[in-house]
Amino acid sequence: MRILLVEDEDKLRGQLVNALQQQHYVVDMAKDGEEALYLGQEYNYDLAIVDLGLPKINGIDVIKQWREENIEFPILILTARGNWQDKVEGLDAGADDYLVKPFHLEELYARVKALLRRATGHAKSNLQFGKLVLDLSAKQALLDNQPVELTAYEYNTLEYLATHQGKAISKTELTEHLYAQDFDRDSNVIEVFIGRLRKKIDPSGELKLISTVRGQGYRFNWVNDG
Amino acid sequence: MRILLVEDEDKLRGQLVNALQQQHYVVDMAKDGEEALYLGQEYNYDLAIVDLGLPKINGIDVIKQWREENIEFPILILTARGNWQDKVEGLDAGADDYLVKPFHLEELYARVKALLRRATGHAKSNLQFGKLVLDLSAKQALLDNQPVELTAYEYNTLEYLATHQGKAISKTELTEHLYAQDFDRDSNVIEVFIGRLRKKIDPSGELKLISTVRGQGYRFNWVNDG
DNA sequence: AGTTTTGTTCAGCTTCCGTTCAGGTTCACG
DNA sequence: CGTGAACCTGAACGGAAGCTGAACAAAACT
Repeated sequence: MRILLVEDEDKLRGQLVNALQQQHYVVDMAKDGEEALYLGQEYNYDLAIVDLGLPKINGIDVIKQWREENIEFPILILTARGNWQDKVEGLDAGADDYLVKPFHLEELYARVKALLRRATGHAKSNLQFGKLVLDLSAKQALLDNQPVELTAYEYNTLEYLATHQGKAISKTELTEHLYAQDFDRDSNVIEVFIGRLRKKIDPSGELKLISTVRGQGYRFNWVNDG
Repeated sequence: MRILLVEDEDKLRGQLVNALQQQHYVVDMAKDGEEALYLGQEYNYDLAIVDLGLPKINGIDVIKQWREENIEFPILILTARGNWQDKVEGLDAGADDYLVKPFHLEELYARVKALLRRATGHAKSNLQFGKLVLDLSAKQALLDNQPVELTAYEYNTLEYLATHQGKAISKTELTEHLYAQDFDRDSNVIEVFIGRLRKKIDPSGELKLISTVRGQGYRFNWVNDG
């Protein structure tokens, strides 16, 4: 899951980036409205968190602009305690939810999760694939009800594939969602992760949950029983 | 455990804060309804103690407002002796218990404990994890029926983890529940507490009650036998 | 005052995981 | 078949996250 964070205060921005990364989100950041506008146009984020008081271009205007261009990701706005009326304007402009500063990190996590869930259309936070269960809220995989020890990147890779089941996902798309900004890497990280994942979530090799589509990427296979 | 105390009389408020802190609770305070409303909306308290006679916004209205917004923490209301009918209104508005002023501190402690216990879903005040028993009301841990000498912070850390067993708790979440105000983010206090805790509650290292989840925090492990 | 207990910081150590690399395997073409 | 590209995999490295003993600071107690 990739998040764009737009916040001009250096200290707060740093804290939020840390916090979000700790929750295993991939975070890009922008310091002013101009940068935010551009990044939002160029990259396909899963969520944007926007502080309304911004230099150069106002947060409200950034949001309006995005929405005019049919950029769809959910937007969570941050407002200072005093000017709460901003939030109304923000919601009108096309934001999806708001948070008044200062806030507890848990509160932020909750809203972020809710928005992402709503957007990806998974009402419940558990995905079941036979023996394998993905607990999206605990960020944990279970095999035969036993927790599988996945590292952060392994889990994220699995989650992305599983939430796009049936579709072939290119290695480029995977890297873009796993890493922030610059990834001009010719490396085989993804192949390694997939290899380790396969071993861990299907040791006997019977399920074949992740299949290789040569030249195109990987696909998570599961037949949805209606 | 973090408590919001709403009381407009300076003297009483000071006394109560002291008393509660002495019981190792983390206490935030509000002097009027407006502040109370805001704090309750923004922070995730474990309990609120609300005096009904408040400036700016009446205590009853604060409670109603919170409950409308699905803010769930238990609420204990304080009423003056004369107007006991307030208490009915308060309970209707969504409070969980009441106390008539003046009261003995012991009585307050008892209600607070009871409400916190009820809220965390532990019918009885003892949690048993094999050899280790947590006595929530005595705020004490027992190992093989022998009391374990835990300091206040050690105990609180343990209690928070144990009452959220199975879930990974980040260091940030822990600090937020252990400390009232802003905290220094780059410090390893939590790691130290965890280290000391592990030594004390599981000297032989066989139980592995507290496991670390790299990048996510710590998790208290216990298999609930139905 | 002094003493003890508790909380916090620091530095060095250990463990783990993301990354790389090298060599092997499979597959799609001819 | 043969060849090259795409993919797999085991091993190793290095840096970051976490652990820990000890020193220091602050509080609580006498």
